[in-house]
Amino acid sequence: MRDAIATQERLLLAARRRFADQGFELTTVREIADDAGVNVALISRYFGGKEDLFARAVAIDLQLPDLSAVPQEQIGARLVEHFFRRWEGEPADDLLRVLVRTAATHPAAAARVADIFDSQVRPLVAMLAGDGEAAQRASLVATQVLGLAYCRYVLSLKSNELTRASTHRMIGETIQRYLFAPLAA
Amino acid sequence: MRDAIATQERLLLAARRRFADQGFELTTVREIADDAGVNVALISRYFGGKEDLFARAVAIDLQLPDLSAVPQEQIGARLVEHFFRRWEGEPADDLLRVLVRTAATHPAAAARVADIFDSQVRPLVAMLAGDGEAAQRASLVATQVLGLAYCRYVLSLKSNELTRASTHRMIGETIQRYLFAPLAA
DNA sequence: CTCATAAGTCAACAGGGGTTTACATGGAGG
DNA sequence: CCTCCATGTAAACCCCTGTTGACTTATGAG
Repeated sequence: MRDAIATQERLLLAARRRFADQGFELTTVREIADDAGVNVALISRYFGGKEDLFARAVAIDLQLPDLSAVPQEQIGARLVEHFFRRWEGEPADDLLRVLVRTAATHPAAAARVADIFDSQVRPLVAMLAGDGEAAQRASLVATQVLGLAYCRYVLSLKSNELTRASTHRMIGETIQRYLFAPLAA
Repeated sequence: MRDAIATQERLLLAARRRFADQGFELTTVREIADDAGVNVALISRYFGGKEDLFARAVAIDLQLPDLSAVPQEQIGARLVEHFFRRWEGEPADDLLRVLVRTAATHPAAAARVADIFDSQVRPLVAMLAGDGEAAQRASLVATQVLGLAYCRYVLSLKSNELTRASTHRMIGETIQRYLFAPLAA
């Protein structure tokens, strides 16, 4: 019954959900504790405080797929597919939504996004498209992928719900261009 | 010296700056009042409260350019150019930044973005590309433009600062595709 | 069974936030 | 010059939030 580790995990889960839905500032530690079914004071006890709980909640790995066996001309489509699965997977995965939403106002989350970009996205792009232009190509990819996430999962602009297949295709082609098309000034 | 209208405008200006930099929740009415050089109580007196001041601060017009005389093949580039000017204009125009940042957590701002999308972006796209697929094409454009804004002006990911010319070009081509390329499922 | 300790609870505190109320002040019309 | 009202000020109010410290309860080892 009394399991400290399980309690911490319930708190982390509830925290991610709340932060993903409401952002950092609007979420109160009492809400999180109630969702988790535990006492508020345990947040301070186990994590140090709200900030520390948040830091733990956004320590996220993109889990980028292995693309070594994918033909080059399919990579864009494959990446988009991967992200849609990540965003809409069952059970609903708040891991990325919490980042995109909170990064808008919380410096730690913004720093985490920049960090993920540097340590996960850019190396992958460098491997795919060569070192020289990797940073810029990765930036372009980031604008499109984060923009998609922002519109769909933060703002909930549902205007294109019906035609996800062609959204897939159009955005996959964009990623493909950002990765491999010439960048001529 | 005592000019109620001028005071309200100073408050609105200060509010937009603060909201654009910090978002809604982290901004205090005392900060805004101090920036404007007026007393805090005047915010409640003139606007009703912080929420109402915010609503006034985000009542924004995109001022989309007239594209009737622009050759079709240049429209994407022209739109990107327009947005860069809007974002980086002198004096710094917080009008759009405040929306993209605050929409992440504040329902009123998110609603305003959706409203701008419906009343300004979609009609323009419909005019350019025909009514049938306007909604979906406009959504695609929104993901790319908002993503660019989010990365550059909210997160301040500066990785591509050096090569703005080709960023312009690459993203312009994307917009062009989203507007005119076939959407085949 | 006992009891030491980890796990969890409770209530209070301190700070900051938006808002309101009562008061002061300046400037135009009589 | 005086008066009245819009403009601006100062201080208090009240609620909410994160945090803390003292207290209680369960659990497992001896």
